[in-house]
Amino acid sequence: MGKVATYGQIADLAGLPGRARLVGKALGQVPDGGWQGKPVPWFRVINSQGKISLPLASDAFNRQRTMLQDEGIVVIGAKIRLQDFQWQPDITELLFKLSY
DNA sequence: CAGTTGACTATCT
DNA sequence: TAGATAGCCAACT
Repeated sequence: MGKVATYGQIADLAGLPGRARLVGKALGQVPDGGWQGKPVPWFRVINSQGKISLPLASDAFNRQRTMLQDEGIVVIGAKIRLQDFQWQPDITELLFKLSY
């Protein structure tokens, strides 16, 4: 089952507290192919209300909703139940990352 | 230099 | 649940 994260959550983990808007701007800049050869799963990021932060009618919106559903995430309209699908790293997972 | 503008959020009504 | 409001901050006008 896929999981999603909010802009604020990503900003915090990236050491940029309070800069959720920057995360959104950054993701918006990423070309289709990814960044420097690496794919970027920008579609797994949504806003704190659990909704896709794109115009309902846009191609980008439909693209994101499709990608999320492909990963098993239930999207109703633009909304996702964060209670069920928000990524919540546990203490063990975070501690292991310190060894890099 | 002053305003505007966002793939944002938290807090009130 | 939905709208208004006020912070946020880098990039543009």
